[in-house]
Amino acid sequence: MTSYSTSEENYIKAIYHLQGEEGMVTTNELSAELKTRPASVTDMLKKLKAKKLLNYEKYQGFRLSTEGRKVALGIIRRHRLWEFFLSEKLRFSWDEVHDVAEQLEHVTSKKLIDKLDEFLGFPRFDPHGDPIPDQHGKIATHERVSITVIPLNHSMEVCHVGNQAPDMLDILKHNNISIGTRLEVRKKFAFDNSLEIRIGRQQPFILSNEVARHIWVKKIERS
Amino acid sequence: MTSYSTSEENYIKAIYHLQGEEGMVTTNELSAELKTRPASVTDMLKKLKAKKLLNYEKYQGFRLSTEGRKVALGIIRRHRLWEFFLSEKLRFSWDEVHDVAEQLEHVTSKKLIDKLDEFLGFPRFDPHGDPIPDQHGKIATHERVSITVIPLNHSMEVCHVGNQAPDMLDILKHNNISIGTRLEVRKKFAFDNSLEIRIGRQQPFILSNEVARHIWVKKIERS
DNA sequence: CTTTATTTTTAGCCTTGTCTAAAATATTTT
DNA sequence: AAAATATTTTAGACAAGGCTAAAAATAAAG
Ligand SMILES: [Mn+2]
Ligand SMILES: [Mn+2]
Ligand SMILES: [Mn+2]
Ligand SMILES: [Mn+2]
Repeated sequence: MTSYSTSEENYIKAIYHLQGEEGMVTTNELSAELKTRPASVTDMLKKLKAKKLLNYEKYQGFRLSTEGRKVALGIIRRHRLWEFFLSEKLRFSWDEVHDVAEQLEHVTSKKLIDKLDEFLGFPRFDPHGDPIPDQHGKIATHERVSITVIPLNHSMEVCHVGNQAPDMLDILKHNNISIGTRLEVRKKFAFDNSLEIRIGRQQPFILSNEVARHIWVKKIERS
Repeated sequence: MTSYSTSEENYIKAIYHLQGEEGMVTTNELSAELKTRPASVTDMLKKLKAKKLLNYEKYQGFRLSTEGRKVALGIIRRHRLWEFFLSEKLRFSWDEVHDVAEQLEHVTSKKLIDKLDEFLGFPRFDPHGDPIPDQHGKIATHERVSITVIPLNHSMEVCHVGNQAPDMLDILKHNNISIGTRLEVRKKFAFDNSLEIRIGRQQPFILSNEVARHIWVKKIERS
């Protein structure tokens, strides 16, 4: 397959993150994101357009083409798999993984990435809770997930409780959990799949898997 | 610390491998090794000299300085740790690891490499049997000899292959030879210095001197 | 509907790392 | 020792990816 320079990849990834569902990205926005002068951005836009990765008309803004989006998802897949590896296997803390992953994401070997994915057990979310695209660029769009499957030490917001039996609500009340509560999973005990949970700076506590699997959370929307 | 470009690192590593214990490396040798024209090599030699990594005088050949050697060992450490990771954790076969490691070796993060080393259990040899320098650049040496010089009918363990060209690997694969294989030399043919080799109870086979001299073995460690 | 301000593009320059062709130096042969 | 050959360096060019300053296009004010 065709491959792209580190610089091209960084532009593609940044454009992907800036363009939402619709609407155009502007030269200045991208310039700010990449900390590169607007004139340099314009140069690269022309190159990416020539390579058919970008829909771009002078002065009119731009968005990735279908092909460009595909390339972006490949880069994001690599980035997030490496972040997961660093966090889960090398015990990096979740705020240290990003910078190293910025470098590792540019190592291109399909085999490397697919074997890494397998080695890691096909994780669906990176240490920040962002979804990891699969081999085909599919991303888990689950708005909410059970706390039994979220990564460790990442604060998330309770948005759903899948069982409203009185005994269940009793436990939730006792532990100060309600919709909107922000909590993180500190440890998973493989023996009985129980979880150690912490809310803010409070004393951590244990939830059995029976309870935990009914508690669903979503990413905290940051501004 | 100071860091170097991918290109600089590739030059430094190549020079390290070309310069033995003593004697000068020539521009043409390095040019051949890197598949780069001699004129380009001369340019880089000047840059490395300016950065005090190289002892170099026009027309007189060159060797790495003490600092240059230190940098080289760091690159080799990264390369071989990644090769070990690919082989041991991702189940790459030992002839697939090199090309990917060529890319990974240029990712610079001391923490990444030291954590990786720890995760892998501080391995001392890569999948080709080459020693992995430790944090301080120390390399373990095991006593090894080429199979062209070992006594007949003494089983020994393959611990190093001195040539990783694809054609070489093809022959090794065909004959089921890899690092760790135990074999013995049954006969030496004086006419062309070819050897008759036997692995365990398998059918013996012949290796030309061309091939055999790149295969190194050590005593079998028993415990 | 002009004038002004902002955004974007063009034009020209710089650095890194590569190349080819030609000149300089070193080595080998006669 | 001179000539022929091989090696190495210099000179000049180019592509990628960045920059500044100026021009062109668009958007916002008056
Ligand atoms: Mn990240
Ligand atoms: Mn990046
Ligand atoms: Mn290697
Ligand atoms: Mn390399």
